[in-house]
Amino acid sequence: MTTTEKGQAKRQSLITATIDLVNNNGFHAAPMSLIAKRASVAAGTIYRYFESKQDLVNQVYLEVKEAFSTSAFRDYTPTASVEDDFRTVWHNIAAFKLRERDKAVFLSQCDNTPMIDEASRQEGLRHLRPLLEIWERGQAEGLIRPVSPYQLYAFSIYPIAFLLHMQQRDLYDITQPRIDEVYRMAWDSIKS
Amino acid sequence: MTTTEKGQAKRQSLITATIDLVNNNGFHAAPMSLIAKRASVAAGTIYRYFESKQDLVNQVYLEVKEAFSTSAFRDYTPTASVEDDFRTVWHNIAAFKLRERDKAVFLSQCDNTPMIDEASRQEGLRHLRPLLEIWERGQAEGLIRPVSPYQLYAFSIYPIAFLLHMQQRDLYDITQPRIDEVYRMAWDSIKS
DNA sequence: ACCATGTAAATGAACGTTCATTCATTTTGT
DNA sequence: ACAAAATGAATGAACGTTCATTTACATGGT
Repeated sequence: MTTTEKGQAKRQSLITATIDLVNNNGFHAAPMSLIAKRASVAAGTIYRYFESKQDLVNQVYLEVKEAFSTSAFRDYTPTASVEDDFRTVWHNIAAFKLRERDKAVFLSQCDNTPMIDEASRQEGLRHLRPLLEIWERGQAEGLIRPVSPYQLYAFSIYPIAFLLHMQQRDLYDITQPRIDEVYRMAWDSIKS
Repeated sequence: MTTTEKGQAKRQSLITATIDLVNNNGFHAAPMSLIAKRASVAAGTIYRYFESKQDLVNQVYLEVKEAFSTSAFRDYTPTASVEDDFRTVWHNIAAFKLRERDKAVFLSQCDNTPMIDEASRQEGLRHLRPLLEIWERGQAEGLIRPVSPYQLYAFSIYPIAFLLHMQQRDLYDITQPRIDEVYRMAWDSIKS
């Protein structure tokens, strides 16, 4: 194992530690000292990999967002059917949120705090492009309601975050048959 | 003006200041010293009205949540039509979120961070009872999908918070004709 | 194979700052 | 003249960050 590889391992370790701590107690309960301890490095070592806490958080955000959109559009190539395309991507997104719960929870924490600077947030949004294209196509064909993409997102994707949040608090459980049910609600809200 | 009334005015002033500061920069950028300054009182005075910062935030949360549910169910008495009842309550909720944007933004901040303790959160949930009853009635009549109330909430109410958030960031604008459009999406997602 | 030497990585105590909270004192209202 | 309310400087804890020092590793000469 080379020095560089060790460095990457340590970097990943710090990222994982940050996600864990932020998820369990929020940003204000994730001091650098604890992040360091959980990643089994000294406090000062963090600054060899990240310029500052702000930089650390931004990089974690971008890395997780990237993992998300990679999952969302895995194996996806546009077909003739807008509905099929949307179903594929929607299920990919849902599967990611269930499989990588930690990452999904972290992302939804980020969407509601000013901890992430606007630049990183814009960067993160860029990843959703293919989904917007599906919707545009659907609207051109008269299959999708002719409304703002923000409305389409609010009703077809955003609700998943709420259900995940309730699951996190043991108030609700997303079982497999329910997923199809949830999908139907998502589709019915955006179809024409 | 009695001493007590002055005290209440100061209390309200502190609550407003807390909402403003938390909304603009997040919880971590709302130190007691600034809250005091914005409310035009000395730092130590806060502790005549609130036991601690945690207590202050919890009380703000409960007060705002109360204002929310009072608005949501204002003038509401169950009629024969589940759909009418839901429409009334839904529009009340939407109107509150537009009219009292500060309070609504504060609530959605609270729902996604651990700055509110679980006890206050449970207390806040209790207020939604009447909405759950509308849904139960609708399900009994076969008008509403027979799914978990969390799913109904996720698709019919939660999306409003997302749109509000986008509006807050000047990415989307909720105009009056759009509200009806949004309502239709909400209803179509939960109706049988 | 061994060590000497140079460089990069890692350490953790120390620093300066900020914060919530306290309390001796002053101001206000009755 | 008394009590309640308000003040804001002082306090100590916690935080992000720095840096003098130590440790680990790679390289090249013997």
